[in-house]
Amino acid sequence: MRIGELAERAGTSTRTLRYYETHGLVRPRRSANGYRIYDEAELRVVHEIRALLAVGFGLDDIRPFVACLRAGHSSGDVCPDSVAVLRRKLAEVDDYLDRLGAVRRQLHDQLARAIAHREETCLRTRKRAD
Amino acid sequence: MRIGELAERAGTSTRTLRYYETHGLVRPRRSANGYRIYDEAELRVVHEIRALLAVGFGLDDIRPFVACLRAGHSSGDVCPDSVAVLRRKLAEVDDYLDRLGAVRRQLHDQLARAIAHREETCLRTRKRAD
DNA sequence: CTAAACCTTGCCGCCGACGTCAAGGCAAGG
DNA sequence: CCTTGCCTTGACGTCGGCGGCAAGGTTTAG
Repeated sequence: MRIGELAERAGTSTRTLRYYETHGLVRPRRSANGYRIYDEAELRVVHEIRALLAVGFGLDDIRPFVACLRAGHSSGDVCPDSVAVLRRKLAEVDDYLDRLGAVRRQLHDQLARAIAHREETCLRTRKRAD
Repeated sequence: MRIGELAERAGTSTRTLRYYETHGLVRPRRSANGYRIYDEAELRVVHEIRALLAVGFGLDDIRPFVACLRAGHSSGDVCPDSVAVLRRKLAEVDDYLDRLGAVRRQLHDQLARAIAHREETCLRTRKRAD
């Protein structure tokens, strides 16, 4: 299959597929006229890439998963390198969740204080109006 | 005070202060030779900007807080526009927390399944070795 | 014969908060 | 006078995952 068909079947663009190729994630062979030719397995690879990107992985992080799929495994997750990346990413997400939780608390408090201050000011204004 | 002193006292760079100025957040007057002159109040403003940036605000979001400070309020948070931004940001953070939580669960499950698969494969390998 | 619909490579644009020169002006001390 | 250390504006680089356009070649349908 050529790039346009793969793009459509994978729900992405030809530009994106070429971009993945420059980053070593997808490897089509070429037909006589220079067109990229992908076999069916690449569809699976592209889906894997997209799924991992959607979860917040970078292209570099995804490489081991693709290699794992290419090595014949039914899932890209099961190879040691993939597991290592999964662990690292989980740790990163946990870190980020902590920091974001702290930010949330700060915003909440800041908002509460601002509103309290506004009500207090409002009360004083009404007292002056009496 | 000139830009170098303000930068040092605010714990940032002159480049940053000029950048804030191009985005309308800081307004120094100029001395005869064209140097930027800041008064003491600007130090407070810069601290406010830095604090909000650290929490994840964009410069556009910060503008109301600076205006609030300039309007003479003791805190940049208490003006209606600031409160509106705080509410919006809190909602954004809550959204992001939800999505990040979902990502965390997915990563966790994916990792668990990958490890389970590896152990299962390992068992089969040992069985073959028996 | 020609238009339409593919494909190719290459390169600039985007977002955001700056960093990092470059090239020059101004002030003060030795 | 010369150096040192401020200051000025201007402009390009960063990071990542592409979008979009240019300028061409190829193939197919009518």
